[in-house]
Amino acid sequence: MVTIQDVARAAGVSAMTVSHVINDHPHVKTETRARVLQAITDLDYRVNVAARNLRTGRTGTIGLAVPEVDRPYYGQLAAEIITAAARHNLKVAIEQTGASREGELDALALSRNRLYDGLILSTVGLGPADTDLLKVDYPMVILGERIFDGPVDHVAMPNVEGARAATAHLIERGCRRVVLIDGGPPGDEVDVSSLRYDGYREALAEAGIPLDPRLLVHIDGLTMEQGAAAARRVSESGVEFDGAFCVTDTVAMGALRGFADAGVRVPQDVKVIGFDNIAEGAYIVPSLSSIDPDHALMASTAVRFLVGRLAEKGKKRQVAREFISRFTVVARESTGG
Amino acid sequence: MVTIQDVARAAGVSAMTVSHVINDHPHVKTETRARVLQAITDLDYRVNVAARNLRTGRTGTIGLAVPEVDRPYYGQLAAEIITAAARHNLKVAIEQTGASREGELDALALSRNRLYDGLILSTVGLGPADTDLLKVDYPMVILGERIFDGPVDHVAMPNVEGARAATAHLIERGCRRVVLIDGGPPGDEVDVSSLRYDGYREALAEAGIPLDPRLLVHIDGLTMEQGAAAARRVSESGVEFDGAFCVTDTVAMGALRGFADAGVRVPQDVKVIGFDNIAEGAYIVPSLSSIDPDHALMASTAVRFLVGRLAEKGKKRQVAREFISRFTVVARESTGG
DNA sequence: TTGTAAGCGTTATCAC
DNA sequence: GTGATAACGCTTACAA
Repeated sequence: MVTIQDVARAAGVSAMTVSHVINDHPHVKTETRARVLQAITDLDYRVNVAARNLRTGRTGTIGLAVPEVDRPYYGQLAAEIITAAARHNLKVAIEQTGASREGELDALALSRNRLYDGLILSTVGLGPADTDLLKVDYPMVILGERIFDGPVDHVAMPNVEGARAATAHLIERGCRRVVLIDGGPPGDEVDVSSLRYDGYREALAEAGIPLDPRLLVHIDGLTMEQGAAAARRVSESGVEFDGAFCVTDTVAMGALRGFADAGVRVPQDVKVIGFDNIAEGAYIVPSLSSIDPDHALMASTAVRFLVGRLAEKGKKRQVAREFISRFTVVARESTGG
Repeated sequence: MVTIQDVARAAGVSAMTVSHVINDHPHVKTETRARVLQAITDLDYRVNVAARNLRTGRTGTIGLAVPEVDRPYYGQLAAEIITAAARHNLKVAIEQTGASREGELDALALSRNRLYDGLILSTVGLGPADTDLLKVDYPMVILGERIFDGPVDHVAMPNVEGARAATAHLIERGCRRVVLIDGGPPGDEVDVSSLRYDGYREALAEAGIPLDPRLLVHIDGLTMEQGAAAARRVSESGVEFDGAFCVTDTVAMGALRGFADAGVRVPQDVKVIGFDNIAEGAYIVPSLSSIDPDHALMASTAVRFLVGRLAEKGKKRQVAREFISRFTVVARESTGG
């Protein structure tokens, strides 16, 4: 392994001078710099990041903890974050939490191992009750649901507003009996499902449509499989409906399949809208209407918040910031174009 | 920051004893161990991975370089690899190469920074000409196309055989004029497209069907967008066809949209099959027939190869191994069920 | 069974 | 402009 000492010897300087060159410090004679760079090239020297990290406390890598990388939404989010982080010369290591509270706590603990300079945590399992656990001593940004009065920076989706707009969009298109396929009965957790359920309720109330509990379909996990099963179930239940708001696009893709299985036509018999605007939605048949929360903006904001924290170092810490993304309604074939 | 010294002081032992406890070394009195563990809990001590890494040369993290994490295929592959790596107590850091030769070379170089113990590189841009570049001095496994006589371990898909089976499946279902949507004219690179083109040709030859160049549709990138455009193009070209083999499922999903746009019905007018068996394929309408290369097996094999290399340390290096995965044809609605 | 000493490769500090 | 020294937190080798 080639070390900084080897380079120094080859260039006829001290290790410190090599270090100065590597780190772009001023006050190095142009000629010396050239000699050092030449030696670095000749020997194919690479800095040992671990050693640098030990000395500086920085790794140049941030952690990104998401429920599952194979769900399109998180894959697309991860890609955006990698892109945004690269602009700050940061690398991203992705952790999977398995969408569980335990997995998210693990991610919190792991980052204490100082492998990463900071952590972007996409929560689904942690709730307001876990506020204390978020008081970590390293830079962190929460990406996801709103945690009331959380002590950390927070980038959230416009969940309630987006869900209200999605439901209102269905109503505008003539739906009066809108099924909600979501992740379970509202509990005390502030999770995606209950927030989006709030939006759904608000939109119905605004339109003067009474909420019919038989139109609330709860599923166990936000997967295509569960979405498909839910759509089949409601189709065979005998309950009348003419619209469906699915809590995520992944669930909606499953629901489209479930309706097809049940012989229910989209959008003629039922209009369907999801939430997230994943890339696949524009290509499936029928293409999927959705709420687009501007992932790129969320990703770049999360990274910007984290970079801000990284820079705080000695200075006193700023108060926790919150950013709620904007959204647009994307009308496609599944709601009639 | 709590260090091993702090723990030692609190437990009334030396740092070495703490180290022994942390690393599960035997020869520590039960009572001493308990005292140390108590101190660790009390102080909320975490090992500094960078320091350990500097000393041991191990990080406990492997790198995974894939073209793009937001393509379903790679997302699902990454999830499998994370799962397989976790069984060996290894974490996975994901890099994006952007599907370019440069990006892949960057990934190769980055791992020299010793951030990772080893690298799983999913190649699409590197070819046999780059064999020399793969002679790196750290554990590496190539995941993807076959690189002739490569000097590294290699886990490959059954590209030619799978493509042949996919095409044969269309022929079995009655297709005689099978469109191939692939990534470009076969060059000297051994890439997915040219390998799968070989399989396509073989299947046609076996069935005694002459190859019609007008049925070869080349696209610029293996995306849904390109797939959709290709399907529209061939539909409007006036060329007759009754089947389509798309080089990946992502391209096939795009093609399904393109055919729908052009008023071509699947599977009545054209039967469509992809390659990769991504999860979405089972849910879209019509569901997508595909070649399943057993991702889980590929992922676990890649990790196993890498773990084997990690263990080599002092011993002499074994010869490079090669594993070609098996495959199955998954017949769904897009080829008539 | 526990502890001492040394060093992994780098950089902050400060002297020259 | 350049370099000597020490230190980051940990573990290997060996001593007690």
